Amino acid sequence: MKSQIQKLVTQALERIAATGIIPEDQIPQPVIERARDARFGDFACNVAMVLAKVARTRPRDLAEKLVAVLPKSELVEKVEIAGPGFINFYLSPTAYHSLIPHILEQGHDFGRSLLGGGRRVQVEFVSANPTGPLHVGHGRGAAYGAVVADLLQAVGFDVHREYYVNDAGRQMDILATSVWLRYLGLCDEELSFPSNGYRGDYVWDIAAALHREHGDGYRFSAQQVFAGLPADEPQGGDKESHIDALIGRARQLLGDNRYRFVFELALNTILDDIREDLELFGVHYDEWYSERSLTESGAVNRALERLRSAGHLYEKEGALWFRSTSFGDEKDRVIERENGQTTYFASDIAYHMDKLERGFDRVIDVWGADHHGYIPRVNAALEALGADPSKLDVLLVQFANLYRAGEKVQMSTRSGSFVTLRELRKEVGRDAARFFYVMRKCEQHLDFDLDLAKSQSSDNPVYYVQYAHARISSVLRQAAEKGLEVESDTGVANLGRLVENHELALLNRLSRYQEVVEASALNEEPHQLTHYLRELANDLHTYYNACQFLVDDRALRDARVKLVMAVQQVLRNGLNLLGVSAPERM
RNA sequence: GCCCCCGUAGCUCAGCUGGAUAGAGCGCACCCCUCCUAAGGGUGAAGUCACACGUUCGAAUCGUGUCGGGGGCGCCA
Repeated sequence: MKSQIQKLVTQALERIAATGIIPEDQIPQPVIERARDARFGDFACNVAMVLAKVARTRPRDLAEKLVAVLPKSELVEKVEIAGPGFINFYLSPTAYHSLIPHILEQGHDFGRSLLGGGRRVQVEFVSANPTGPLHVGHGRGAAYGAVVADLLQAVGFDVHREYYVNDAGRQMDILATSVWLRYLGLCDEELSFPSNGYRGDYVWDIAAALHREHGDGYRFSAQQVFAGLPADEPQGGDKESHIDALIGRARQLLGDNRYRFVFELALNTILDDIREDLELFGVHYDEWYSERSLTESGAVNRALERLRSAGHLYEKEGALWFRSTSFGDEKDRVIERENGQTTYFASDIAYHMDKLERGFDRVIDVWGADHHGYIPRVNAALEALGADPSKLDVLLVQFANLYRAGEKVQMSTRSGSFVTLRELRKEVGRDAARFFYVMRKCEQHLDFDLDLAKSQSSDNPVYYVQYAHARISSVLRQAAEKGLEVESDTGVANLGRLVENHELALLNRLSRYQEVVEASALNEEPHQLTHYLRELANDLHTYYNACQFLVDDRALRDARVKLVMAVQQVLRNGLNLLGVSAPERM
């Protein structure tokens, strides 16, 4: 609709330009906006105000000239000039009525478009270390990333969803060692657990699996394990060197094969758990990309070589540094540690290089807000490698706080007593969790009210929207029970009967759906869609209360049924994009 | 010290990338079931858009500064 209005205005502008009032080479793309208020019609155009200066006339005078040459259209009922020089368009009821058959024909595809032109976009999200189960913070990134990906796909981008698996590096070694120490505990060895180790229950579970499978085959005495190690922090030592030494000891005592086994067991157990968790959350990936594969394929070395030959690396204090300050970072970064191990950053350089080499037109990373300091160095690396950093878009997701009975739920990773995504899903259900997570824009702190998410009342936006959908199903069931035929075309033929304010409000709302999906997608703002659905549900409930749908007047009844069927289709499409179910009954 | 995010109704937040009298939900105060789900609907009160300058026809929106809140700044990932 918007584009059709835009066409009319452009034609008018061309006609005006032909008379020399405005220069022909300065015809702008007129901006058509939704009227903020129904009294200003349906659409408004401010082009007269924008061009007043160039045309050297007052905005209102220019507006009048434009309106005088505006082509006639069936869509437009009347045009008015208002305020400082707005041109307001009032659409004819027909323009709206024709929307209903359009929605019903398009069905699931209504709202989708080809805006993206098939350009390839990668969305990488969650990518939590496989060192423990996903918690509620990851949940927000999961819901947000999944919806952004689905929205982009809906508007015509070719979307690739990816999870970057940090299956290499020191944190994984700490996990493997933690599992092994718990295993020793199960073997009745008395030992003090390192302060830097992973202490969640899941570590015990993996240890138990190891014990079931191998009995005492991996057992060493606590004495052997701890002999000669630097002290842990509580004993006045350094926790980092303590844990590093413990890792070394585990490798040495177990030998390569057995160490590898523990490592893989821990990794695979947790990764399987994460996969299942996300699957049950309705979050699907096209690819799980292994960090380790970057090292194994030589991609990390290749990236480092490229940086080295371009002269961006130097050695200092035994470590290898990347001169990221040359590209706007605030300090240089270590790429290879003194002990010869490459850092996470080194892998990340190779990874992002690889992303761009895979030919994506655009790469989106969804990160937790705590990683924001990381952006300049990744951009620096891309630039140093001669890649285009503008292709990379990092979306930072702020943390979510849970509230129960008005109290903030305390979460602590260190004690291992955090709330997992799985627990959240069990408590409030997948639908509510998915919806609540994306109700706020990502850079906004999210207060997640558990009680509200669980409540079955109109206060709960998810239920409110789902209920609108179910309510329409209920009406259709009623119609069937009464033996009323609603699938025929009489409804479409009689759409002119829809003249009530509530009906016009609904039609107007429906006409905005596509614009909302596009804006949500292009701005990466799923919350726009949640707000829209709530408003649409509200319009429906209001209408339901004010008007009986299944009236005796056949023509009117059929028209109303068609209208609510269209509403139901849009509710379903919107919920589907959010990963929320659209129930037939509640 | 430097960097990022936020500041709009009592509370939680929108405000469509600069438009017309700043909007929702909750909460509060009233009201509404002979009716397809009251798991609902309606009416009302409620605002110095943190503050100050600037940009222009026009600023909650853009810029600069100040104040306030949150988060981040490792040879961790």
